[in-house]
Amino acid sequence: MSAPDRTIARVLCDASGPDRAFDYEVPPTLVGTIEIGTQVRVDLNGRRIGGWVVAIESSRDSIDRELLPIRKVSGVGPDEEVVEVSRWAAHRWAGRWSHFLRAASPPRHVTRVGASLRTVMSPEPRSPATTRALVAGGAVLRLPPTSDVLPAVWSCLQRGSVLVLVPGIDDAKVLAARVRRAGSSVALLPDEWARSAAGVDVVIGTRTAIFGRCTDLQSVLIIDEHDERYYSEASPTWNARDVAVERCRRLSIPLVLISSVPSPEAAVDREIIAPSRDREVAGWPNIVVAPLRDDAAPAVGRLSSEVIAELRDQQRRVLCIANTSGRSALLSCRACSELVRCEHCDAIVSQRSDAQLSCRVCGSERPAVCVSCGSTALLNLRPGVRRLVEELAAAGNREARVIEGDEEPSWKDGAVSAEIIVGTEALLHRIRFAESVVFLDFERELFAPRMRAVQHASELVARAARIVGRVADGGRVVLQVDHRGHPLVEALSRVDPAAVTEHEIATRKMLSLPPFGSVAFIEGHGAQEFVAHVQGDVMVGGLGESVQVRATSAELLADALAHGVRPARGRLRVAVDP
DNA sequence: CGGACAAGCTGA
DNA sequence: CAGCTTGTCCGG
Repeated sequence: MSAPDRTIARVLCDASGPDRAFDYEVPPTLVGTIEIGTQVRVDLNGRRIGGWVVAIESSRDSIDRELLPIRKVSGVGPDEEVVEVSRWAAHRWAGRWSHFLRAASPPRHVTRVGASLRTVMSPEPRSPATTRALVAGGAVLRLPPTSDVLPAVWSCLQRGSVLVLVPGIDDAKVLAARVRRAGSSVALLPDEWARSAAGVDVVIGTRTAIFGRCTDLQSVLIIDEHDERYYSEASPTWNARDVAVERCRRLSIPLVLISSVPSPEAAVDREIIAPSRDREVAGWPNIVVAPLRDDAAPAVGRLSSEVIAELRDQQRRVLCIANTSGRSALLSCRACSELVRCEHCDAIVSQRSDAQLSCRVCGSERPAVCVSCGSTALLNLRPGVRRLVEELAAAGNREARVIEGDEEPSWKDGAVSAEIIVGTEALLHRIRFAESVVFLDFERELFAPRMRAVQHASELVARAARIVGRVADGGRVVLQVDHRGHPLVEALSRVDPAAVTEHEIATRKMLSLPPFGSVAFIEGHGAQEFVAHVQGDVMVGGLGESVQVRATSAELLADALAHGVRPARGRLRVAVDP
């Protein structure tokens, strides 16, 4: 004789609970509605919390142990495939499983998944290179920045449902509208999560969409694979490319990566399909190197002759990118306009972090508060940019404007002569068209103290290329540098993205950085305590509240970090391959 | 994560 | 030793 069947669900608590799974009894009324990934509410330790079903088992022994019942089904969640990918991601980046399950869940509860919306149509024209990449089981497509990506989408669609990632939400909306207009069914994530789960031709979204639930997925396409926006900097750090690689591996479906300048992560151990030399060059603008200190003709001031020529061409709208990253050297109080100076030595202080002012002369630090009126609203004067605008206007003999902060950038309509606009690199996201983009200090981009500086610099050039258009249409990007001869600058100027990638691969290899190694930055109060428990084939460095752990692969690093012990309270930030 | 409880500190 | 803070453990 057998005891009545009962169903037990293992439930992972959401972020308001511990990152652990507990067993619950599935009430008979809910047996049909609960599957892996279902979002439920349960009682834990006297309070009701949300969670995801991560495992289900049927058991015949009813006397085993007394379990609390699942109280409520709140909605449909990720399917088993995505649940497992999120578990993998939590291990890979030493984060909470619930963090990634939340990313994989709909923004609002979904009660049911409808019928598939797939069509059989795959519009023309298609991309032969993409088809080749799909047949090969995945590849990198090196396409110049002005290329249209829609043919690649149609090629993928021939295989079946495709998940397309783009860097920005605006890109996603534009692409979704174009795909929809062509007659294919689309789900734009995260808002159309339920459509995506039901099954559509094309699922489109930004990095988080890689955790989207897709029915019968047949390929993943990542547009502008090199873009930094695929990296999530918030802890836990993660990036959509690595998740896509893992997801495609598990599903045995091809991953197609499109980039004008492929990243080392994409290029290493992967076939690169590139257009002919002529077609590639034609798809870029003219890229001009403008050295300030050329041996032949030492430049005066901060503008090279090439830049001055660009500014003087009254037919061209010129977008000048000034590198003002880092904090201002000069601050004033927004309330009383007093310059912010050091209390001890009267020197001008700079802002090291949001809350602290530091004096470079005497080394003293104090909170970011105006001494004369107590206001905390400090204004960046950036005298460099102010003076720079005047210089650019004078050199170009026409109006120049700075666009900062959240000001909506636009060229003045009906101006007699097109303007010069000056701003930070953020403008490259917000200005759509110009005839020229000038990087006033391109070396500062290349040598920036960040892990992917070169990647970032070439990404900026590619973005500028999209603004100015092809060389045949007169598009021009000017890279002003101190000295000629940097291999990356030269490679970009002769439109040789392969050389940029190769150079970056060599650097990463030398430094054992991804994809040739993996590094975790552990910061905060319990950093030492955390790494004391780390075990495995890793190297630990650093002291105090800032420690690095390195390994020869992401897997080894993740396995080692899994032994780390987090403090019960207090802040500990673990950033893996940020 | 947050509640329960134990151990430690302080002042009368 | 009451009254409080701080730390550790644990939940199904």
